[in-house]
Amino acid sequence: MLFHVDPHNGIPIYEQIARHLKFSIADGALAAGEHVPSVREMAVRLAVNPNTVARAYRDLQNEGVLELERGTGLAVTTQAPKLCKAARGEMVRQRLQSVFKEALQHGLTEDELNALAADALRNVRKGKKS
Amino acid sequence: MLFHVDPHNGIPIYEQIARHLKFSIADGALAAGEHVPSVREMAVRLAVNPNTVARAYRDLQNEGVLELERGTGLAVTTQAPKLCKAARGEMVRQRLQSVFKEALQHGLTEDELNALAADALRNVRKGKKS
Amino acid sequence: MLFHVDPHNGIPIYEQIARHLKFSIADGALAAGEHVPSVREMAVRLAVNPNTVARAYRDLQNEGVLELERGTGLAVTTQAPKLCKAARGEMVRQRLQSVFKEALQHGLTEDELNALAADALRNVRKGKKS
Amino acid sequence: MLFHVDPHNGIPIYEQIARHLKFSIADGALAAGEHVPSVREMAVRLAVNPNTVARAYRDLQNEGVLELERGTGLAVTTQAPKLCKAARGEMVRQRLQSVFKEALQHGLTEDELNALAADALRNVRKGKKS
DNA sequence: GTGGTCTAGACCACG
DNA sequence: GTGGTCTAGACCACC
Repeated sequence: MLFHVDPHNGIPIYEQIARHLKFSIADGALAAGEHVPSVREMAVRLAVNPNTVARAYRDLQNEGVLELERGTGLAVTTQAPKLCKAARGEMVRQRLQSVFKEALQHGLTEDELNALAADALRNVRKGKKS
Repeated sequence: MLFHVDPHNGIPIYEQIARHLKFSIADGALAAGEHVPSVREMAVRLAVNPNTVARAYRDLQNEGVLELERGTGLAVTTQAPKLCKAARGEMVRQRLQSVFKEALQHGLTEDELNALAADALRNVRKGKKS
Repeated sequence: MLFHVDPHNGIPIYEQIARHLKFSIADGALAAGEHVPSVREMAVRLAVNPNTVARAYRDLQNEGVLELERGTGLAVTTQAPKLCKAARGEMVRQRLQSVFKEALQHGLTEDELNALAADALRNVRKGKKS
Repeated sequence: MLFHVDPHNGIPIYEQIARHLKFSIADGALAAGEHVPSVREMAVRLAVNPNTVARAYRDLQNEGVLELERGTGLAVTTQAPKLCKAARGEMVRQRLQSVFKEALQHGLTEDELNALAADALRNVRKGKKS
């Protein structure tokens, strides 16, 4: 459950939090019925404002991933694992499609694209800045 | 030179325009010395606010891709083709790295990532929504 | 005395409990002098936090519906039946007024409202979800 | 488009705003394609904090009722009228069902319920407090 | 000008 | 203790 938010990568912090939780649920690190850390605790962990965490949690409630148990906290819903597994692939595929679409529409060949992807992957493995 | 902006893909419209022009220059569709369409004409073509086009052109001037020819309009600089060819790969690689980074940091394997990429590529070829 | 609380209908659980007891006293199911179940027992029955039951009982004491008999538990007061009969209509009327007010203030006609009420009543008779 | 929020009626202000807009769209007072008042203007009109209005507008975006036109404001979507007409009846019916259910489950007869409803309606017409 | 994000902090409802 | 609501105000992105 440990991770960090990057305030400078363009994706809003609350969305980074929501995406991270969805990934965690998708791979079983967070099971149905479990509680997520309290708003206040998560805010301390990530060194962000509690309202920012609350926004992420609220969005996840709207998506049916989390459920309020009044007075005790927020729990992962029973349907969440299914939802998140579906969402995980979708989130990544969607971003990839957007990049591929731009590249191909602007005349790059698939070979060039593959080469770039290989480069990018190598850079990520080496820990380069995104 | 025909293309459309997608107001819903997260990338600011002015940046989509600038990126498109750089791609066009990189593959020679727009040669050094040629003029780009006027702000007004481009705005009409893309059904976009003229200020948005102006913003894209201004950014391109700052990058040395376009230069003002007083009275006649904006022209592609002589150095632009070289700049844009270099930028083209970089623009795509950067977006790819960002996606890969998120995916790998959240526990997807490279195999899963490859599968998703293949999916995404297939979807783009078939013309699916990005 | 059997009933269930609905954690998702907007009314706080402690208030659902208090309302239920008042209804029970109003129609004689619970007579003056009788004891209500202990906080613990009621909490088990309803699968609810004991503090929540305690809160309901406390509110009812403040309203003069229950009184503490030291050592033996909480009993229905002699005045409770009268109080609760009066309150019963009031509780329902108040909620109805709130709904009607919103509807009429937002342009629904009384005819439309009547139709919706008839619909709602039919649904309740058929046991639909509230 | 004029209305007032009541900070003391239990319904959150942002929800009162959202509900009001849905009612307005449902009865055609606000047509598809029209812009809603800006966050700041609405905040002044209702004498509430801009963030509160923004929250209502954001919820309506999530429901597909409003749509962001970047830089120019928020517009009513084309599907909104249909959505809101459906929602209008649903919002009222749902509240009514909840009241009826409670009343009937606790032993009130339909005749008593009808009498209470008539009373409530009379009170609302006379402008009594809800 | 528009909305969006984030921070900060008060207050309340609930258990 | 939990989350929710609301206010206040700074800063940014976009048009």
